[in-house]
Amino acid sequence: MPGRGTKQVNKQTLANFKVGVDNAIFSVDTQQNRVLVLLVMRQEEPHIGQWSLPGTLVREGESLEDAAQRILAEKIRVNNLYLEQLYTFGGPERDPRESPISFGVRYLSVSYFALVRFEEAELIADGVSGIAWYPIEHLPQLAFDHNKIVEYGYRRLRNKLEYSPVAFDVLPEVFTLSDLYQLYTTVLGENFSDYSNFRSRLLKLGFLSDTGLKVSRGAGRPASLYRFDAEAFAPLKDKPLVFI
Amino acid sequence: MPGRGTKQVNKQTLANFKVGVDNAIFSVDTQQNRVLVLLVMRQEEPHIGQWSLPGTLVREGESLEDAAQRILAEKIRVNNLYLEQLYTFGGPERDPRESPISFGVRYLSVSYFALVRFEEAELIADGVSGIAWYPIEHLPQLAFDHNKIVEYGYRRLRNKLEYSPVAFDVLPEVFTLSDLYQLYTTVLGENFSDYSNFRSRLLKLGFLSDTGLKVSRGAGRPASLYRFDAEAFAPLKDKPLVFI
DNA sequence: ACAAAAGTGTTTTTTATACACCCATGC
DNA sequence: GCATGGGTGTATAAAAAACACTTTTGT
Repeated sequence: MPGRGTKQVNKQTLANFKVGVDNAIFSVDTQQNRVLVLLVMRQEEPHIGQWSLPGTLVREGESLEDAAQRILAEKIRVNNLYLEQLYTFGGPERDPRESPISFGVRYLSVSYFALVRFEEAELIADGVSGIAWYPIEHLPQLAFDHNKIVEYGYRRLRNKLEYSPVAFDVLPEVFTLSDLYQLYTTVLGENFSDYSNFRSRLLKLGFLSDTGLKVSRGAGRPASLYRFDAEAFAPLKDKPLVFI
Repeated sequence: MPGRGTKQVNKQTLANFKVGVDNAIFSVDTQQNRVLVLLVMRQEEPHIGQWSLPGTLVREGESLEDAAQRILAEKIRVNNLYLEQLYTFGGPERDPRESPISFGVRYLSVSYFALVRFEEAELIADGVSGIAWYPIEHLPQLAFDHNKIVEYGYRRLRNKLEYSPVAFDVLPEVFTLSDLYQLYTTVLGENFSDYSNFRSRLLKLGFLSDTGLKVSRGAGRPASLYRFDAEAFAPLKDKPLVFI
């Protein structure tokens, strides 16, 4: 039974962990057709002065998701929110703080994926730390491996959009069908579907309720404003839906 | 700027983490039409004498996936393997070792999802610790929150099966089309598709190559043996495929 | 009047589903 | 020769994709 007798040694070589939570918070600016990521400027070493994802270390008695909620609430005020765990990044070389001389302390990052409504999201600037939305195509070099986390999150966003109703967590409360279509083209690219087919498919699913209101944006016929009807969607929740 | 002045207090209340990796290792017994999970009997407190997922604490300089590979290799010998990160479970109440008197040490579990070929998988019994395949419908009460992890992993397995070629990591090197069909019905249930439709869909995709060999199993016409052709599949890798 | 944006409908093509039937083997 | 599992083909239904056309507004 090799290994059994070396229990002591094994225990000694265990990595020592600090666990942090980093949020990849996405929103979509339907006006400008851009996918945005929330970044904050680091105020502490390491990587001081570099942009990074909003993150925090987990406190005693706090669940991972609680920590994700907490750091999110510190940076941004929203009414609506989609939040789910993304991935856990824990390679030994991801953080310079884990050096041989610092007793091998390892910083593990459990990342969370969040979606918020751009229009209603209110950034909390405390005057000291920088905070800003960045378009996904023009991200700066981020601290740690946060560029990788964003990339991973963006992939998740594209996938989610195809088979789950996350779009309605990103759009304003009421929206036009072209808003919805714009959102899909912005995230998924131009060629995912014809507008009129997209339109009829979505309407046929039956969880978009016409508010009766119309909105006129420049020239052209005014568009009907729709609202996502969560109750009408509920029975479809576990069905393999296609939104594309 | 509330919070900034209380930095000391915050640091004091940070949770202290030990990070473990737990593997949900699945295989499918095509003979008996059963989905199996690998369990090991715990030799240490807490939960000594209870079945659990094979797990380990992460060592210095070791990545999470390395740890997953290591514990897997300690329990089972395989040629082929599919492995991916599943989820990170880190609620404060998941492990009795995190009690107030033990300085709030928290055991966080990064779980990995693995698929192996049942026929070629050789369990490593060290004579002391119990190790066994359990059918997923008859799992015992597992240690910690491992039942939840298995449930989560099983959901992943069902999803993966529908849109990725993981089945070929579970089947033997060569297999008949009914083996493949059996595997799908075993995991996904009886009514997912007609055999003949399943058959033609899979063959039309073009990555199953007929070995020319036949195998006869009792009465009935002998079945052709196929092999998964990874090269023929490669160009389809990023396409949204449907295997169901 | 006409361009622009919204919305409707029809045709064509592709894919899914159901199921009927032939084939090769063991007993 | 007939039951058993393997394998092929066809007819029908449904869904996806393409695109032509109408409606309502601003200018």
